[in-house]
Amino acid sequence: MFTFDQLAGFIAVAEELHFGRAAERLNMTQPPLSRQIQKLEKAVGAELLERDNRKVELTAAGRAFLDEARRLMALADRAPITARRIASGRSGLLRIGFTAASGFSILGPLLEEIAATLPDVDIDLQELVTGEQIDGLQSGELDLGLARPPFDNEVFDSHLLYREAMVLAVPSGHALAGLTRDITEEDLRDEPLIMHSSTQARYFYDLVVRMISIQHANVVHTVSQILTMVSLVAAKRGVAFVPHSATLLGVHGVEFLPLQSSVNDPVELHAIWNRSSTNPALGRALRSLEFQEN
Amino acid sequence: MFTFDQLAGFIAVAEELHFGRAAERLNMTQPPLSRQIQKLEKAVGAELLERDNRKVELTAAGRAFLDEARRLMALADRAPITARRIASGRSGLLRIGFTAASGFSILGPLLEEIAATLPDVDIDLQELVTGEQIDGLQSGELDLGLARPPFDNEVFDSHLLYREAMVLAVPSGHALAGLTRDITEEDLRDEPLIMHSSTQARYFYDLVVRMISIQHANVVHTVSQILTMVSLVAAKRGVAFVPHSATLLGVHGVEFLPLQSSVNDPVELHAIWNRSSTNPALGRALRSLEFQEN
DNA sequence: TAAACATGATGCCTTCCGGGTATCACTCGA
DNA sequence: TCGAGTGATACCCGGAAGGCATCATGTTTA
Repeated sequence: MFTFDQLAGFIAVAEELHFGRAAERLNMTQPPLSRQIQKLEKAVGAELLERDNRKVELTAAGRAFLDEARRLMALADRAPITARRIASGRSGLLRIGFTAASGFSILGPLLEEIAATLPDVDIDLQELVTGEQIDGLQSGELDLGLARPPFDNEVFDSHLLYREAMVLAVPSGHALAGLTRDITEEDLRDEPLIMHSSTQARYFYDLVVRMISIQHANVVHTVSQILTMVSLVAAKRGVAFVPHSATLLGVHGVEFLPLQSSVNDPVELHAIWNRSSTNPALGRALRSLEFQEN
Repeated sequence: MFTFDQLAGFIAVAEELHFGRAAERLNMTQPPLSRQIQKLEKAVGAELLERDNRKVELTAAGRAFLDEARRLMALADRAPITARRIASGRSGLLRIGFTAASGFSILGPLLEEIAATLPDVDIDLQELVTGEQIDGLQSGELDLGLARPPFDNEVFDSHLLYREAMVLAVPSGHALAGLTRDITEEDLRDEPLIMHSSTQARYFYDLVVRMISIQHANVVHTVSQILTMVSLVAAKRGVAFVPHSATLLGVHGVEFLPLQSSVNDPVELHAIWNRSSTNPALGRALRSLEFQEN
């Protein structure tokens, strides 16, 4: 078994890609750090870093292990805080996951409501994509998620927060921005397209594919975060389908155009939580937000 | 910061509610276990176990911390397994670039083979012209390309997938379609020609120029994608040289005629990959596809 | 083209942490 | 009141981890 020190060492080296600098950051010298990493690799049973005498690089396994290591460290950091809160009597802790897009819209008012009605409940926030939220809710690392379908209704209870339309994000001054009518499939025939990842952002991917028949040849980037998409649009890399709440982002150099779409407001955002959660703070919050009766 | 041993110790004591039995389970003696728990409580900053000289009980904070401790141990157990799977290439990510033409022919069977032998490898597909694939392979954004020569054999290793003939695409009902013999250079003297871009589709451009002396005055369009060519032919804009696999496209209003050509099946499609790739999933896939020996 | 430089690995020494044994302190039941 | 049971403490020892010096190797520079 490895140690937390080894994990911290690995994370530092993976971030610096340089043993000397990583060691400095950890307030130690380079040699023990080298040995720490060697031991970690032996404990893990896989090479995590590819190093020749000039540069350090992560292997595929290293990249995956880095994610796990960060999660472990984050969990280890938070665990004592939770325990201390409970020991001191401030037992209310609500760990909320939210998607980037929901951060611009519903998250603020929701937190305000919780703070107003349940002032003694501490809130821990994490920005996560839907899939990560579902993992977190299932494993008990999260209490409440602001996420998109689909999710297992056997395991999770949910409350529809809002529906919104998809819009087309285009660079300012783009030819399509001059149109006074809604954008049609026809208009996009030759537009370079920034598309959602079919794995990481499955919900949006399916939604767009259902809405419009995509010219896959036009797809110039595949990304998983709305903010990344909007940034790429601002950089004139192409156009992108984004939920209406992305207009609240305030990124310069982007305009949002309405789409001709058969379904009205097809993008859903739900609050979801694990039916088997035992966190009393969650129950109180759900009742206070009127997501759940009594 | 606490250690994994302390967590394991705490979990054992919390489950046994008895230091002696917990120590036995951990193959150690009771005194160091006591100290482990003390240190853990100090690191956490809260009392986790209530012990008088007769019995041991979990505190409220201890119950919460027990959840977190179990989660940490589970994550720590799983992380190396994930990493090893990726290192062995049994799971991971394979990013494949393919040209439009290869999408109609070899891509399907190839993906099927990978899916069958490496079910846990995720596949990311991007349709790209040869030049873009080469850039992607070089920069590490792609693992495998389905592309056409030429490419640098120092940097890339490759496997010839197939050779095929060039054929002439003409609009249905075109005068040449009545001929029962192969098309010759002579027949094309006065035909409007849809030609490959000499930069974007260099491979086809060179191939056609080598095969037939082009009347440049006849070139009505210069395009880089086979699909575009066939569409333009269907729109009666002219005739075009396309690889035989374009017949699989199923575009209406186009016929394909054999060419009298000195070279048999001159169009090559190769699988190419970066020799210095470290992605284990790539090696695994190459062996499974028999592009590379064990 | 050789010398200086950069960078990760190794060898060796020392310190300190963690585990073991022996024992203490306290409680409870006979 | 004494013995049994249980967790805590005292003390010792071995090994792990860190530091310093140095090596091996590849790159840059003069």
